[in-house]
Amino acid sequence: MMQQTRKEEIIKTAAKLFKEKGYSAVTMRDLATAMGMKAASLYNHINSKQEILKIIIISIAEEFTKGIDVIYNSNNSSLDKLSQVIALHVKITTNSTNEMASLNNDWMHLEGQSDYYLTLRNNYEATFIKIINEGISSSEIKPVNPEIIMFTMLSTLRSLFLWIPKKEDINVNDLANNLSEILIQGINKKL
Amino acid sequence: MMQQTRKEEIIKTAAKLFKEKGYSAVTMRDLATAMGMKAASLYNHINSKQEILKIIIISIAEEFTKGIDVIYNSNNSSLDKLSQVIALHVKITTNSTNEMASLNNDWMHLEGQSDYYLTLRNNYEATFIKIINEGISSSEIKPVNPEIIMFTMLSTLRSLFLWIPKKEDINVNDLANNLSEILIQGINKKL
DNA sequence: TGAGCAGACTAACAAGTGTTAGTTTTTATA
DNA sequence: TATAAAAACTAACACTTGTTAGTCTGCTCA
Repeated sequence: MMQQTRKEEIIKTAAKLFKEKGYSAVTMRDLATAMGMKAASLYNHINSKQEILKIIIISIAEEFTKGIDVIYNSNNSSLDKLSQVIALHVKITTNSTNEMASLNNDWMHLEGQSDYYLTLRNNYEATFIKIINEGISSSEIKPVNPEIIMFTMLSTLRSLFLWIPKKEDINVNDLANNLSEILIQGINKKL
Repeated sequence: MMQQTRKEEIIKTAAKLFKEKGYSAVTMRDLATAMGMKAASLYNHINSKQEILKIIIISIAEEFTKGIDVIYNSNNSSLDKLSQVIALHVKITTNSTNEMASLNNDWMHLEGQSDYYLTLRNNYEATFIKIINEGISSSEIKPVNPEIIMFTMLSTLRSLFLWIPKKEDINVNDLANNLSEILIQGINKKL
Protein backbone atom coordinates (compact mmCIF):
# COMPACT_ATOMS: atom_id res chain seq x y z
CA MET A 1 0.00 0.00 0.00
CA MET A 2 1.11 3.56 -0.66
CA GLN A 3 0.31 4.72 2.88
CA GLN A 4 3.22 2.59 4.12
CA THR A 5 5.41 5.41 2.93
CA ARG A 6 4.14 7.74 5.63
CA LYS A 7 4.60 5.13 8.33
CA GLU A 8 8.12 4.44 7.16
CA GLU A 9 8.85 8.16 7.17
CA ILE A 10 7.77 8.35 10.80
CA ILE A 11 9.95 5.39 11.72
CA LYS A 12 12.97 6.84 9.93
CA THR A 13 12.48 10.18 11.68
CA ALA A 14 12.04 8.45 15.02
CA ALA A 15 15.28 6.52 14.53
CA LYS A 16 17.11 9.78 13.93
CA LEU A 17 15.73 11.33 17.11
CA PHE A 18 16.35 8.13 19.11
CA LYS A 19 19.97 8.27 18.02
CA GLU A 20 20.39 11.82 19.29
CA LYS A 21 18.68 11.55 22.67
CA GLY A 22 17.71 7.94 23.24
CA TYR A 23 14.26 6.36 23.15
CA SER A 24 13.14 7.51 26.58
CA ALA A 25 14.05 11.15 26.08
CA VAL A 26 12.18 11.48 22.78
CA THR A 27 8.50 12.35 23.24
CA MET A 28 5.74 11.76 20.77
CA ARG A 29 5.45 15.55 20.58
CA ASP A 30 9.14 15.78 19.61
CA LEU A 31 8.55 13.22 16.91
CA ALA A 32 5.42 14.98 15.69
CA THR A 33 7.23 18.33 15.48
CA ALA A 34 10.03 16.74 13.48
CA MET A 35 7.38 15.34 11.14
CA GLY A 36 5.58 18.67 10.90
CA MET A 37 2.37 17.45 12.50
CA LYS A 38 0.62 17.11 15.85
CA ALA A 39 1.28 14.18 18.18
CA ALA A 40 -2.21 12.77 17.93
CA SER A 41 -1.89 12.54 14.15
CA LEU A 42 0.95 10.07 14.47
CA TYR A 43 -1.57 7.52 15.68
CA ASN A 44 -3.23 7.45 12.26
CA HIS A 45 -0.10 5.59 11.15
CA ILE A 46 1.39 3.78 14.12
CA ASN A 47 -0.09 2.01 17.11
CA SER A 48 2.30 3.10 19.83
CA LYS A 49 5.75 4.44 20.60
CA GLN A 50 6.73 0.90 21.53
CA GLU A 51 5.78 -0.38 18.10
CA ILE A 52 8.19 2.09 16.47
CA LEU A 53 11.09 0.87 18.58
CA LYS A 54 10.21 -2.75 17.97
CA ILE A 55 10.16 -2.33 14.18
CA ILE A 56 13.48 -0.49 14.20
CA ILE A 57 15.33 -2.98 16.35
CA ILE A 58 13.95 -6.38 15.41
CA SER A 59 14.28 -5.94 11.65
CA ILE A 60 17.96 -5.06 11.90
CA ALA A 61 18.71 -7.74 14.47
CA GLU A 62 17.24 -10.35 12.12
CA GLU A 63 19.32 -9.00 9.26
CA PHE A 64 22.48 -9.61 11.27
CA THR A 65 21.48 -13.11 12.26
CA LYS A 66 20.78 -14.08 8.68
CA GLY A 67 23.97 -12.46 7.45
CA ILE A 68 26.32 -14.24 9.79
CA ASP A 69 24.70 -17.60 9.13
CA VAL A 70 25.43 -17.29 5.42
CA ILE A 71 29.03 -16.35 6.17
CA TYR A 72 29.51 -19.17 8.65
CA ASN A 73 28.23 -21.78 6.21
CA SER A 74 30.44 -20.64 3.34
CA ASN A 75 33.65 -22.42 2.33
CA ASN A 76 36.15 -19.70 3.17
CA SER A 77 39.00 -19.62 5.64
CA SER A 78 38.20 -18.40 9.12
CA LEU A 79 40.07 -15.14 8.61
CA ASP A 80 38.14 -14.54 5.40
CA LYS A 81 34.91 -15.17 7.27
CA LEU A 82 35.90 -12.60 9.84
CA SER A 83 36.59 -10.10 7.09
CA GLN A 84 33.16 -10.79 5.70
CA VAL A 85 31.58 -10.21 9.10
CA ILE A 86 33.36 -6.86 9.22
CA ALA A 87 32.01 -6.02 5.77
CA LEU A 88 28.52 -7.06 6.88
CA HIS A 89 28.61 -4.59 9.76
CA VAL A 90 29.97 -1.80 7.60
CA LYS A 91 27.26 -2.36 5.02
CA ILE A 92 24.31 -2.53 7.42
CA THR A 93 25.58 0.41 9.44
CA THR A 94 26.04 2.51 6.31
CA ASN A 95 22.48 1.82 5.21
CA SER A 96 20.89 2.11 8.65
CA THR A 97 23.07 4.35 10.76
CA ASN A 98 20.36 5.75 13.01
CA GLU A 99 18.66 2.42 13.47
CA MET A 100 21.94 0.92 14.66
CA ALA A 101 21.97 3.42 17.52
CA SER A 102 18.64 2.12 18.79
CA LEU A 103 19.81 -1.46 18.39
CA ASN A 104 22.80 -0.74 20.59
CA ASN A 105 21.39 1.68 23.12
CA ASP A 106 17.64 1.15 23.42
CA TRP A 107 16.99 -2.57 23.16
CA MET A 108 16.36 -2.71 26.92
CA HIS A 109 13.30 -0.52 26.41
CA LEU A 110 11.62 -3.19 24.29
CA GLU A 111 8.83 -4.06 26.68
CA GLY A 112 8.08 -7.77 26.49
CA GLN A 113 10.14 -8.19 23.34
CA SER A 114 13.65 -7.84 24.70
CA ASP A 115 13.83 -11.60 25.27
CA TYR A 116 13.50 -12.20 21.57
CA TYR A 117 16.13 -9.60 20.83
CA LEU A 118 18.50 -11.19 23.34
CA THR A 119 17.99 -14.58 21.76
CA LEU A 120 18.96 -13.19 18.37
CA ARG A 121 21.99 -11.50 19.86
CA ASN A 122 23.11 -14.61 21.71
CA ASN A 123 22.80 -16.68 18.56
CA TYR A 124 24.83 -14.13 16.67
CA GLU A 125 27.60 -14.14 19.23
CA ALA A 126 27.62 -17.93 19.42
CA THR A 127 28.21 -18.17 15.66
CA PHE A 128 30.89 -15.49 15.87
CA ILE A 129 32.72 -17.46 18.54
CA LYS A 130 32.46 -20.63 16.45
CA ILE A 131 34.22 -18.91 13.56
CA ILE A 132 37.01 -17.78 15.89
CA ASN A 133 37.40 -21.19 17.51
CA GLU A 134 37.63 -22.91 14.15
CA GLY A 135 40.30 -20.40 13.16
CA ILE A 136 42.27 -21.21 16.28
CA SER A 137 41.92 -24.96 15.65
CA SER A 138 43.19 -24.58 12.09
CA SER A 139 46.10 -22.43 13.32
CA GLU A 140 44.98 -19.41 11.35
CA ILE A 141 44.31 -17.40 14.49
CA LYS A 142 46.51 -16.93 17.53
CA PRO A 143 45.39 -18.94 20.56
CA VAL A 144 44.24 -15.87 22.50
CA ASN A 145 41.06 -16.00 24.60
CA PRO A 146 38.37 -16.18 21.87
CA GLU A 147 35.91 -14.16 23.92
CA ILE A 148 38.35 -11.28 24.09
CA ILE A 149 38.88 -11.47 20.34
CA MET A 150 35.15 -11.34 19.76
CA PHE A 151 34.70 -8.57 22.29
CA THR A 152 37.36 -6.45 20.60
CA MET A 153 35.93 -6.93 17.14
CA LEU A 154 32.29 -6.52 18.13
CA SER A 155 32.96 -3.41 20.19
CA THR A 156 34.48 -1.77 17.17
CA LEU A 157 31.80 -2.95 14.79
CA ARG A 158 28.95 -1.98 17.10
CA SER A 159 30.38 1.51 17.46
CA LEU A 160 30.52 2.12 13.72
CA PHE A 161 27.23 4.03 13.78
CA LEU A 162 28.91 6.74 15.85
CA TRP A 163 31.68 7.17 13.40
CA ILE A 164 30.46 6.53 9.88
CA PRO A 165 28.27 9.65 9.65
CA LYS A 166 31.30 11.85 10.44
CA LYS A 167 33.37 10.30 7.67
CA GLU A 168 31.18 10.61 4.60
CA ASP A 169 34.23 11.05 2.43
CA ILE A 170 35.50 7.58 3.27
CA ASN A 171 34.65 4.84 0.83
CA VAL A 172 32.75 1.91 2.31
CA ASN A 173 35.09 -0.69 0.85
CA ASP A 174 38.15 1.20 2.04
CA LEU A 175 36.72 1.34 5.53
CA ALA A 176 35.99 -2.37 5.63
CA ASN A 177 39.48 -3.13 4.31
CA ASN A 178 41.17 -0.83 6.79
CA LEU A 179 39.24 -2.34 9.67
CA SER A 180 40.14 -5.86 8.55
CA GLU A 181 43.78 -4.89 8.34
CA ILE A 182 43.83 -3.36 11.82
CA LEU A 183 41.66 -5.91 13.57
CA ILE A 184 43.26 -8.96 12.00
CA GLN A 185 46.88 -7.97 11.33
CA GLY A 186 47.34 -5.46 14.13
CA ILE A 187 49.07 -2.12 13.99
CA ASN A 188 52.59 -3.16 14.88
CA LYS A 189 54.95 -2.64 11.95
CA LYS A 190 57.47 -5.16 13.39
CA LEU A 191 60.56 -3.80 11.68
CA MET B 1 32.01 15.92 56.34
CA MET B 2 30.59 12.52 57.23
CA GLN B 3 27.28 13.22 55.52
CA GLN B 4 29.08 13.01 52.17
CA THR B 5 28.79 9.26 52.58
CA ARG B 6 25.05 9.32 52.08
CA LYS B 7 25.32 11.56 49.04
CA GLU B 8 27.94 9.31 47.54
CA GLU B 9 25.72 6.30 48.17
CA ILE B 10 22.92 7.97 46.25
CA ILE B 11 25.25 8.78 43.37
CA LYS B 12 26.60 5.22 43.24
CA THR B 13 23.07 3.83 43.24
CA ALA B 14 22.02 6.28 40.56
CA ALA B 15 24.96 5.25 38.37
CA LYS B 16 23.86 1.64 38.64
CA LEU B 17 20.31 2.47 37.60
CA PHE B 18 21.51 4.78 34.83
CA LYS B 19 23.57 1.93 33.45
CA GLU B 20 20.56 -0.38 33.31
CA LYS B 21 17.98 1.95 31.78
CA GLY B 22 19.68 5.21 30.90
CA TYR B 23 19.41 8.58 32.62
CA SER B 24 16.05 9.58 31.12
CA ALA B 25 14.27 6.37 32.00
CA VAL B 26 15.28 6.44 35.66
CA THR B 27 12.91 8.45 37.83
CA MET B 28 13.69 9.99 41.18
CA ARG B 29 11.11 7.59 42.61
CA ASP B 30 13.06 4.65 41.12
CA LEU B 31 16.21 5.96 42.71
CA ALA B 32 14.47 6.52 46.04
CA THR B 33 13.08 3.00 46.04
CA ALA B 34 16.52 1.57 45.34
CA MET B 35 17.82 3.61 48.26
CA GLY B 36 14.97 2.51 50.51
CA MET B 37 13.52 5.98 50.97
CA LYS B 38 10.99 8.39 49.50
CA ALA B 39 11.82 10.59 46.52
CA ALA B 40 11.51 13.85 48.45
CA SER B 41 14.12 12.65 50.94
CA LEU B 42 16.75 12.50 48.23
CA TYR B 43 16.71 16.28 48.16
CA ASN B 44 18.17 16.43 51.66
CA HIS B 45 21.38 15.25 50.00
CA ILE B 46 21.38 16.33 46.38
CA ASN B 47 20.16 19.43 44.57
CA SER B 48 18.74 17.88 41.44
CA LYS B 49 18.76 14.88 39.14
CA GLN B 50 20.99 16.88 36.82
CA GLU B 51 23.55 17.37 39.55
CA ILE B 52 23.86 13.61 40.00
CA LEU B 53 24.59 13.09 36.31
CA LYS B 54 27.05 15.95 36.24
CA ILE B 55 29.06 14.59 39.18
CA ILE B 56 29.16 11.11 37.68
CA ILE B 57 30.31 12.17 34.24
CA ILE B 58 32.59 15.13 34.79
CA SER B 59 34.72 13.51 37.49
CA ILE B 60 35.49 10.50 35.31
CA ALA B 61 36.07 12.55 32.19
CA GLU B 62 38.64 14.63 34.06
CA GLU B 63 40.33 11.46 35.30
CA PHE B 64 40.84 10.32 31.72
CA THR B 65 42.17 13.66 30.58
CA LYS B 66 44.72 13.76 33.37
CA GLY B 67 45.68 10.13 32.81
CA ILE B 68 46.45 10.42 29.13
CA ASP B 69 48.46 13.62 29.64
CA VAL B 70 50.80 11.83 32.04
CA ILE B 71 51.21 8.97 29.56
CA TYR B 72 51.80 11.27 26.61
CA ASN B 73 54.52 13.19 28.44
CA SER B 74 56.41 10.09 29.54
CA ASN B 75 59.53 8.82 27.82
CA ASN B 76 58.26 5.55 26.47
CA SER B 77 57.88 4.27 22.94
CA SER B 78 54.59 5.00 21.20
CA LEU B 79 53.47 1.38 21.39
CA ASP B 80 54.22 1.35 25.10
CA LYS B 81 52.18 4.51 25.51
CA LEU B 82 49.27 2.85 23.75
CA SER B 83 49.56 -0.13 26.09
CA GLN B 84 49.43 2.29 29.00
CA VAL B 85 46.32 3.94 27.61
CA ILE B 86 44.71 0.52 27.41
CA ALA B 87 45.69 -0.15 31.03
CA LEU B 88 44.25 3.25 32.03
CA HIS B 89 40.88 2.35 30.56
CA VAL B 90 40.88 -1.09 32.14
CA LYS B 91 41.70 0.38 35.53
CA ILE B 92 39.13 3.19 35.50
CA THR B 93 36.43 0.93 34.09
CA THR B 94 37.11 -1.71 36.72
CA ASN B 95 36.77 0.84 39.51
CA SER B 96 33.82 2.73 38.01
CA THR B 97 31.93 0.33 35.78
CA ASN B 98 28.50 1.88 36.18
CA GLU B 99 29.77 5.43 35.90
CA MET B 100 31.40 4.57 32.58
CA ALA B 101 27.98 3.69 31.20
CA SER B 102 26.72 7.21 31.91
CA LEU B 103 29.87 8.72 30.44
CA ASN B 104 29.27 6.84 27.23
CA ASN B 105 25.51 6.91 26.92
CA ASP B 106 24.14 9.88 28.82
CA TRP B 107 26.55 12.77 28.32
CA MET B 108 24.10 14.40 25.91
CA HIS B 109 21.68 14.84 28.79
CA LEU B 110 24.08 17.15 30.60
CA GLU B 111 22.06 20.34 30.30
CA GLY B 112 24.38 23.30 29.83
CA GLN B 113 27.45 21.25 30.74
CA SER B 114 27.83 19.05 27.70
CA ASP B 115 30.09 21.63 26.07
CA TYR B 116 32.62 21.17 28.84
CA TYR B 117 32.39 17.40 28.52
CA LEU B 118 32.92 17.60 24.76
CA THR B 119 35.97 19.79 25.27
CA LEU B 120 37.48 17.21 27.58
CA ARG B 121 36.70 14.43 25.12
CA ASN B 122 38.14 16.33 22.16
CA ASN B 123 41.33 17.02 24.08
CA TYR B 124 41.58 13.36 24.99
CA GLU B 125 41.18 12.23 21.41
CA ALA B 126 43.65 14.84 20.15
CA THR B 127 46.32 13.52 22.51
CA PHE B 128 45.49 9.96 21.50
CA ILE B 129 45.98 10.82 17.83
CA LYS B 130 49.28 12.53 18.62
CA ILE B 131 50.60 9.33 20.17
CA ILE B 132 49.58 7.36 17.09
CA ASN B 133 51.07 9.86 14.67
CA GLU B 134 54.38 9.89 16.52
CA GLY B 135 54.39 6.11 16.35
CA ILE B 136 53.87 6.22 12.60
CA SER B 137 56.64 8.80 12.20
CA SER B 138 59.06 6.64 14.17
CA SER B 139 58.06 3.58 12.11
CA GLU B 140 56.74 1.73 15.14
CA ILE B 141 53.21 1.76 13.80
CA LYS B 142 51.94 0.84 10.35
CA PRO B 143 50.99 3.83 8.23
CA VAL B 144 47.25 3.10 8.37
CA ASN B 145 44.76 5.96 8.71
CA PRO B 146 45.41 7.09 12.32
CA GLU B 147 41.78 8.00 12.89
CA ILE B 148 40.75 4.45 12.11
CA ILE B 149 43.38 3.11 14.51
CA MET B 150 42.08 5.39 17.25
CA PHE B 151 38.48 4.56 16.46
CA THR B 152 39.19 0.84 16.70
CA MET B 153 41.01 1.12 19.99
CA LEU B 154 38.62 3.61 21.58
CA SER B 155 35.55 1.65 20.55
CA THR B 156 36.89 -1.38 22.33
CA LEU B 157 38.03 0.54 25.39
CA ARG B 158 34.78 2.50 25.69
CA SER B 159 32.80 -0.73 25.59
CA LEU B 160 34.72 -2.33 28.43
CA PHE B 161 32.01 -1.36 30.94
CA LEU B 162 29.62 -3.74 29.18
CA TRP B 163 31.97 -6.62 29.43
CA ILE B 164 34.04 -6.38 32.59
CA PRO B 165 31.17 -7.08 35.00
CA LYS B 166 30.47 -10.39 33.21
CA LYS B 167 34.05 -11.55 33.56
CA GLU B 168 34.79 -11.16 37.23
CA ASP B 169 37.10 -14.16 37.10
CA ILE B 170 39.46 -12.40 34.70
CA ASN B 171 42.43 -10.69 36.22
CA VAL B 172 42.73 -6.99 35.46
CA ASN B 173 46.34 -7.25 34.34
CA ASP B 174 45.62 -10.25 32.16
CA LEU B 175 42.80 -8.39 30.49
CA ALA B 176 44.95 -5.34 29.78
CA ASN B 177 47.71 -7.57 28.42
CA ASN B 178 45.34 -9.55 26.22
CA LEU B 179 43.80 -6.39 24.83
CA SER B 180 47.24 -4.95 24.10
CA GLU B 181 48.24 -8.12 22.32
CA ILE B 182 45.11 -8.19 20.16
CA LEU B 183 44.86 -4.48 19.44
CA ILE B 184 48.55 -3.98 18.74
CA GLN B 185 49.79 -7.29 17.33
CA GLY B 186 46.56 -8.46 15.71
CA ILE B 187 45.11 -11.95 15.74
CA ASN B 188 46.73 -13.38 12.63
CA LYS B 189 49.14 -16.15 13.52
CA LYS B 190 51.00 -15.73 10.17
CA LEU B 191 52.40 -19.21 9.93
C1' DT C 1 -20.92 15.78 -8.44
C1' DG C 2 -20.74 13.43 -4.52
C1' DA C 3 -19.32 9.45 -1.52
C1' DG C 4 -15.63 7.66 0.85
C1' DC C 5 -11.55 7.84 3.04
C1' DA C 6 -6.73 8.96 4.30
C1' DG C 7 -4.79 11.97 7.18
C1' DA C 8 -4.64 16.01 9.46
C1' DC C 9 -6.75 18.59 13.46
C1' DT C 10 -8.51 20.09 18.64
C1' DA C 11 -9.48 18.76 23.20
C1' DA C 12 -8.93 16.04 26.80
C1' DC C 13 -7.67 12.02 29.88
C1' DA C 14 -5.11 9.61 33.59
C1' DA C 15 -0.77 8.68 35.03
C1' DG C 16 3.78 9.97 35.94
C1' DT C 17 7.51 13.68 36.26
C1' DG C 18 11.02 16.58 39.14
C1' DT C 19 10.78 19.32 42.88
C1' DT C 20 9.20 22.22 47.10
C1' DA C 21 7.43 23.20 51.77
C1' DG C 22 6.69 21.95 56.11
C1' DT C 23 6.85 18.38 59.69
C1' DT C 24 8.36 14.44 62.28
C1' DT C 25 11.73 10.99 63.50
C1' DT C 26 16.34 9.39 64.32
C1' DT C 27 21.08 9.95 65.72
C1' DA C 28 24.91 11.74 68.12
C1' DT C 29 27.02 14.45 71.45
C1' DA C 30 27.54 17.70 75.46
C1' DT D 1 19.04 13.30 79.37
C1' DA D 2 18.33 17.40 76.76
C1' DT D 3 19.53 19.54 72.40
C1' DA D 4 20.58 20.18 67.85
C1' DA D 5 21.65 18.54 63.61
C1' DA D 6 20.73 15.05 60.03
C1' DA D 7 17.67 12.69 57.51
C1' DA D 8 13.50 10.71 56.99
C1' DC D 9 8.47 11.62 56.20
C1' DT D 10 3.58 13.44 53.99
C1' DA D 11 1.32 16.33 50.88
C1' DA D 12 1.20 18.88 47.17
C1' DC D 13 2.59 21.71 43.03
C1' DA D 14 2.88 22.57 38.05
C1' DC D 15 4.12 20.34 34.08
C1' DT D 16 4.85 16.57 30.81
C1' DT D 17 3.81 12.00 29.23
C1' DG D 18 1.46 8.52 25.84
C1' DT D 19 -2.78 7.94 24.12
C1' DT D 20 -7.96 8.25 22.84
C1' DA D 21 -12.21 10.30 20.96
C1' DG D 22 -14.33 12.89 17.89
C1' DT D 23 -14.14 16.22 14.06
C1' DC D 24 -12.78 18.62 9.86
C1' DT D 25 -10.37 18.93 5.29
C1' DG D 26 -9.15 17.75 0.83
C1' DC D 27 -8.21 14.21 -2.59
C1' DT D 28 -9.76 10.11 -5.59
C1' DC D 29 -12.71 7.98 -8.52
C1' DA D 30 -17.47 5.98 -9.68
